[in-house]
Amino acid sequence: MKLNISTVAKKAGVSTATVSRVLNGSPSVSKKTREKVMKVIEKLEYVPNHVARSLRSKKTGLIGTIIPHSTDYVFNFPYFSIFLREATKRLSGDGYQLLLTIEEPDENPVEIYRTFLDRKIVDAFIILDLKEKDERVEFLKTRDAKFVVVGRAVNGEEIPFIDTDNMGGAFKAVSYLLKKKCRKILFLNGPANQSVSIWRARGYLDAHLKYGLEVDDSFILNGSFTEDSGYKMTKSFEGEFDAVFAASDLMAMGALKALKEMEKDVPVIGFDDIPQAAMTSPTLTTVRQPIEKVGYTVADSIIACLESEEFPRKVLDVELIIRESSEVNHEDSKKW
Amino acid sequence: MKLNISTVAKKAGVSTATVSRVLNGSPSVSKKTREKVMKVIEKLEYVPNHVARSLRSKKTGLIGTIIPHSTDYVFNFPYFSIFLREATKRLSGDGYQLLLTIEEPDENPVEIYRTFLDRKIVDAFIILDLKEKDERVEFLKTRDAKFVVVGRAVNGEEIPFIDTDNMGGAFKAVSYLLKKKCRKILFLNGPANQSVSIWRARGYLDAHLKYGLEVDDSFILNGSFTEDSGYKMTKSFEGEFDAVFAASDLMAMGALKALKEMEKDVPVIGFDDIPQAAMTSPTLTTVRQPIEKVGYTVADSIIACLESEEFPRKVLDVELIIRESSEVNHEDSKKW
DNA sequence: GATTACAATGTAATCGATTACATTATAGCA
DNA sequence: TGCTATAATGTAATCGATTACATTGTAATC
Repeated sequence: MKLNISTVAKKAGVSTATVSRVLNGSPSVSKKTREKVMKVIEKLEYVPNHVARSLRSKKTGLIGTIIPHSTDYVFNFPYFSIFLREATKRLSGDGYQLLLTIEEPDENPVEIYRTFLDRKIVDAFIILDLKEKDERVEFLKTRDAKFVVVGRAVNGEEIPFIDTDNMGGAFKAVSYLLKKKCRKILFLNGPANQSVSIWRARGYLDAHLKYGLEVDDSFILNGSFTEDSGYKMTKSFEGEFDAVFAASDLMAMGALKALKEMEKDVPVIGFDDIPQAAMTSPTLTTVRQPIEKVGYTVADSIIACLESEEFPRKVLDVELIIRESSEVNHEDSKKW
Repeated sequence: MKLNISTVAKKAGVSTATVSRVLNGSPSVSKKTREKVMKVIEKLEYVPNHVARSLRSKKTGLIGTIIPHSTDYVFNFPYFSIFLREATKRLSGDGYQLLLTIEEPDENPVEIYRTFLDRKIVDAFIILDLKEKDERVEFLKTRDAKFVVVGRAVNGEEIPFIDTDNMGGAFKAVSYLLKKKCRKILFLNGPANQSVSIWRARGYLDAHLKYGLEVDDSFILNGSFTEDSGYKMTKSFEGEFDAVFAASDLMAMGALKALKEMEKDVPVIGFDDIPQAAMTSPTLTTVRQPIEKVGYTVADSIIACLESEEFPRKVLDVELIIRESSEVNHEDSKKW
């Protein structure tokens, strides 16, 4: 009835210690007993109880990832599932599991981190959607918890992070437009308080600086990363512009839709390179983020953090993918 | 340094048993000791170790939800985040947590369920995307595991489930179109092997039956629930049709886009009633699913299942929301 | 005051693994 | 053969809670 390590031990005529050693591949077990024990384990289909192991080892093997519910972003972001897939793959290779949870509505975001820490439910956290001043990070630091942030602090704060080169990406995209003689580039940026938005804005500014150009702040708009937001910001912008740089492909797609309705024909560049970007018409010029690599690297860093006390800090390269949408005029490039 | 139940017990001058009783609200503790112990607990900021509790109680409080990675559906489905939010809210009210994980790529989907069961990581499962013949369900039944399915078996099999009235919804939508004298209704259905698709197809057939009409099977197409799929199926359909019924709002939006390009003007009805449905042009007539209620009810059922051995089986009502897209012709109703 | 009933608390086993330390078996060598 | 070094295994404590059972305290009753 009860199937635990001592059931196996009895059946194999050894002590629980020996069974445990076999399970954990200890070298100090003779080949003969190892085989004898393995046979019993297989016959009984015994699998060690994870909870008991966790209690003893003080490690649950769970990596907490709390999805901020304030933002639709994560779930509407086609990349997120790819990120999760790659992270999951890497983690499970080392016996870890992702514990995904949604922030509780109507509750201070920090509370769920506190709960998970206090009750020792997870070994570490992955922090998504880093804010400019992030109370989750503050909290985890005061508690000496292990975590890796997807994103990069804007104030040079020392936290373990993985990020793509958002600033560099924006720089490349905007430079490309400036080189094409665009001088009034509408920048549809993400939420103002997210670090990713700030890095991209820096890239936007830097590119202008390189060309010795002043930046008119009114060209930088803050919205959410959705198609709808891109559409609305473009449509409602009052003033002339001769190019659009959007902080996500979804936004860029919204901008294209708006431009079409406005019968305006200017270059558009997006960010991400989601699968759809190559399939829209016109196809979308965009800054490709290595999302698989982000997923893998975050998982890898978490493991490194847990098993060898490393302090990961990595910025992954991005690439400007030139397609039709940045080449005026769109009408030429494709039947609409 | 070490902060556990016996630290508290010592500090309060009682036994661990008494502290445990206080923690669990046992009535057999005098008011005086209760207060004394509470004071120490608060002062030390003691929180019971979840893993130790799990070991003793044989319950982890985690509800496993494994997201099938084969399908983009879940993550592109704007409803999913709402479902998760409501389920999370209900579960956490009773001290449970959702353990969301992605199916491992390149692995038999059953394996992750086996792992979670063998290692006793979760107390129960929520099964998404029920298939016509679902090996996950088969497996969990042989293992006597607790689970609730979102969806409804098509063969009358006795499993605990929560579903919306997919058949009724399709019936209402198709009846509405038939009443408008549509006789060649293109049905953009979901994947053929999913139970939800089968139920909706039954509704489509039943509505025709009510009107004494034969059904031409070539009008029922199987695709995925994405906008792209709806677009492509509509565009590539060879033959006449005078209405479109889509199995998701995203598909319906794709169909509208295709129809516009084809300069064809027929009624379109979707399924779900996602937030965008009211904001497209034309606004989308659709079958509203009570997604919040689904989330809440699934969570509720899981808890009932765990705590009182109930066997939940519920079908939630859906409602046909009439907007512009079903009223020919679209052109009249709104500026495109 | 003695007896009884029940309330309050404590003791120690238990959940299922891991592991420091103790013990026994085996091999190597004089 | 006897002794030592080391390999192999066992014993029992431990992780941090819960709880059956034992014990003690208190109040009510005769």
